[in-house]
Amino acid sequence: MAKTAKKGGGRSPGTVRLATWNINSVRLRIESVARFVAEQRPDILCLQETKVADDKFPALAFREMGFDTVLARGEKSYNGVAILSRLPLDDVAFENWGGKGDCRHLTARLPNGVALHNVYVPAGGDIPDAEANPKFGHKLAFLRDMIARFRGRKEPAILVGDFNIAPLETDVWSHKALLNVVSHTAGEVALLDDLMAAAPWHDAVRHFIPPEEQLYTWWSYRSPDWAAADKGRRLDHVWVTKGLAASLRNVAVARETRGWNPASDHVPVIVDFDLTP
DNA sequence: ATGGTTGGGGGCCAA
Repeated sequence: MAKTAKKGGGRSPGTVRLATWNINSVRLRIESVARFVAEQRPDILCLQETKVADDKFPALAFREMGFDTVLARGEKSYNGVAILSRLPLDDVAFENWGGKGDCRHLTARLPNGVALHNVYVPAGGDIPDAEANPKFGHKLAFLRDMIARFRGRKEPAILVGDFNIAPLETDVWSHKALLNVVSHTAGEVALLDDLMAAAPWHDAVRHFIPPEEQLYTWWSYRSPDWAAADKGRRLDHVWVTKGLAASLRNVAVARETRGWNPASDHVPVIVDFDLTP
């Protein structure tokens, strides 16, 4: 199955293209977003780490890109999520998973009734111990709240975002080297497995790209040559409830954006759906 | 085992 998205056109009618991207400051990278939108023509774009309060969100720039629906939930300096859509959305809301009141979740409903959840899971700091490191505790609490929220829910839904966890051995450059590194510890992966079983969810990306194949969506800024070293992790995900798996048409990871200037350390994940009834 | 870089915002903190 294709790993590169067909640019712009080339999609059959009824196909909806959804992209998710941790942009690491939407204001700094607004030109990169515009370039990505021009090249890939997503119908819905979910952003994380926008790092901007809502009254300073660059809504006009997104309207000029063709997104009539601009939904943002941000705060000064940190976190922040946004949904940009060419389709009308309703039932806009957010939830306070983890209980800190940080801006890490935004949800809205697509015209066909499917719920879309955009989430930015806490990174969790450096030490994988909830006692020694409150940021790791917050990450675990956030995940537990997500699990409780989705357990037993029947409604069709799409969950996207920066989960800050790379669950599979092939989702990291070295499983052995990262076993005690936050994002790939057994405890975090177990919680992500619980979350996946809760709805239950289905991994739209591994639906097309075999789990045996290495796949990353993030490369650290701290590598002098990210492309040559290729020490990446798959932290960004698109999940769908099981009933929507049959509507999946294609996925792509826009790895080339990691080389743009200035680059986010994350790259977009793109999923095409056939959402005709 | 450590340090490496980026972003926001004006201090270091977060990633």
